[in-house]
Amino acid sequence: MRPTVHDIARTAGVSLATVDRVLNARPGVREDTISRVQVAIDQLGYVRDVAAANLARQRSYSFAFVLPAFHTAFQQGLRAEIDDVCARSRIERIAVTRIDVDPHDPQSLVSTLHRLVGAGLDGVAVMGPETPQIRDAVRRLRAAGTRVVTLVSDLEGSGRDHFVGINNLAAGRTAGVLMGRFLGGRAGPVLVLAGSMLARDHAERRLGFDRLMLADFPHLPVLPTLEGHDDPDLIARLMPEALAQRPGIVGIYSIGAVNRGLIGALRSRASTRDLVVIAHELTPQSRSALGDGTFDAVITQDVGHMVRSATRVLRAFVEGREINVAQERIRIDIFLKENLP
Amino acid sequence: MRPTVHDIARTAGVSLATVDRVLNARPGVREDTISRVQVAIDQLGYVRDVAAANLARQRSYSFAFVLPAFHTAFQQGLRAEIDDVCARSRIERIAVTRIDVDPHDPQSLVSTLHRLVGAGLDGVAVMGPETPQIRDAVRRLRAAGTRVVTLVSDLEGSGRDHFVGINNLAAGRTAGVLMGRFLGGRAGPVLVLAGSMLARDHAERRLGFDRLMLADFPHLPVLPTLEGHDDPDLIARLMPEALAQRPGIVGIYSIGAVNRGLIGALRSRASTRDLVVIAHELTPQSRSALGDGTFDAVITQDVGHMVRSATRVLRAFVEGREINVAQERIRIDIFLKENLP
DNA sequence: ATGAAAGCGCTAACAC
DNA sequence: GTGTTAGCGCTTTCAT
Repeated sequence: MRPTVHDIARTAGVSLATVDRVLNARPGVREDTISRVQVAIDQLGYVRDVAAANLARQRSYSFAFVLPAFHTAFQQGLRAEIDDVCARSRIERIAVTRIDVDPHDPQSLVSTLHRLVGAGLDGVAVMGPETPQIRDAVRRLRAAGTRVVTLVSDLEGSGRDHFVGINNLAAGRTAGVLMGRFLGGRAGPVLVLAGSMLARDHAERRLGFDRLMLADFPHLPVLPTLEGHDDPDLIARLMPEALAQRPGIVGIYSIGAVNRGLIGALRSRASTRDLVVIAHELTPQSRSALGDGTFDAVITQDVGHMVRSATRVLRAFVEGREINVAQERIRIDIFLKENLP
Repeated sequence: MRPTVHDIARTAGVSLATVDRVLNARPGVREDTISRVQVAIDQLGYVRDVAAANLARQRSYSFAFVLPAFHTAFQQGLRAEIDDVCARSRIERIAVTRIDVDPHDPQSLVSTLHRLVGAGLDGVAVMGPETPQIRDAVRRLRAAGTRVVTLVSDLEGSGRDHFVGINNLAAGRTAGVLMGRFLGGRAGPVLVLAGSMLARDHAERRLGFDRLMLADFPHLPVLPTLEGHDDPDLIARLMPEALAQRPGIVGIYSIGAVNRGLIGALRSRASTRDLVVIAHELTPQSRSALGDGTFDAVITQDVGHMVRSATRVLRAFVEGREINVAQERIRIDIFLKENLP
């Protein structure tokens, strides 16, 4: 039988309340009493029953996910996973909510975060561009005692407790090495496409990609980025244009958020097979593009894992527990048609 | 505030005991009382607090992981993760234990499973070769009311509740496509290396690899498998021999369990760079081989994820809950030097 | 067939 | 400083 607080109280010759004070490091206990209790704890090999503790505590945590409501497939997937956690969290005595902000108005995120200060939230997961205003808003939230994790894109200098996402520099390098190796010995320029939504993560991917290509595949010069500004139609127009202008293009790297337009443009071409295409984020669209050979590889981060991880991490921080680093590490997933989940 | 059993009792005009009887489908309640309680439950949107229930029930689940004690790095990693879960599980009112069996005596696993029948275990995660004896032992365990999940390698026809692992046919195909594409246009035979420990998963990988190579890369004939029989030294001797015999070899596919010997042999060669090497399982050894270019890619399954998933799934089955399919799906991870976690 | 009451392991007022 | 006591939400005797 596992030892309980009663056992400790008995062996230490104190009351339940004192045991509780020692266990929770609450003040108002004499030094030698503390050590007496501590001895009993160690001797009996006591481990607290978290379920019972939470039950008695009547504590229910409240967390919020704050993120821009972009209409990309990636964001939709993210929102779906958040909603899933919201639903499941009800039975775990934690209340998770999703707060969407205007994606085209950075001020919207800032004012939302300001509103959240002192709103009694235990934790917030935030995703947003790296502006000084947002950074400061996170600082304030954090200073008010709310634990904060950043999602997908980190906010340096914001004092956030944890970042849930991938190393985008490494993700860009991964795209680069796949591009180079899949092209075999072929030479020619590589086209880079991007949305523009999240400055930091996209910029880092681009940087990682460029550096690796320059160092390892100098015969594959990387062209300046074509910006899609979250507009699938724009990319669908720009891409064929760019391809026509530079007929030697051998590969396309899509940094993110413009897959729909890209896929449309690629499929309407006569021959796709001669172009190596590497894209980001696994969505219904990119999955189908992998399936029919329009894409050669997709680099992605598991949104379900990220959302669950963010919730677990927030909870661990609130409860003052250690996190399981290995479990919370978000992998840079590579998907080919063959290993699609 | 979430509704509790008290709320149901009040709205249905019955006592706590009756509510409990209805909730747990216990006999001794009149039909119309049942429906009255049911109405209250639905109306209030009641969801039972499993933690409180388990506390009152004094119930603690006991699970066991049963697996052969091979000395490979993969198995060591698996054991380490199981021990980690064992340690953490103590505070979650579930007792997880690890039972090692003799890897070279299939009978050892069988007799262990037989011993476990009626031992009061709630769930067992088992990893082992696909023999009729083991299949039947699992059947008996399952028939005795113990929930069973298979780990890494499935046992078809055993009636297990769930399989925690990857589709090894797809894993082999993934290895094949990486091999073919990384080799660019180069032609020549490909060497296949394997241990022999787990018939089923290794055989499936081999099959997937062969089929894909034959269909998509006919200029890369696949040589018969070189069996290492879990002996690194044997592979270290056999491999250079095979390479000398067929000087045109352009790639090596290591199906599993022989990485140590393979790495040793490769590193002692004059030039490694002209050979594309794809291996399985991320271990300290294979990680370092990726780092220095000895390996080009490693295909793996996250052992930490698998062990945690097995525990979650067993628990869900015991509690009669649904599992989150997406969360429990084990991915076929591809790691290059660039996206190493 | 139904209900009253005690208690699971822990916490938190409040009393001394 | 320390102890008493009444719960948290649910289960489980034991009466009725």
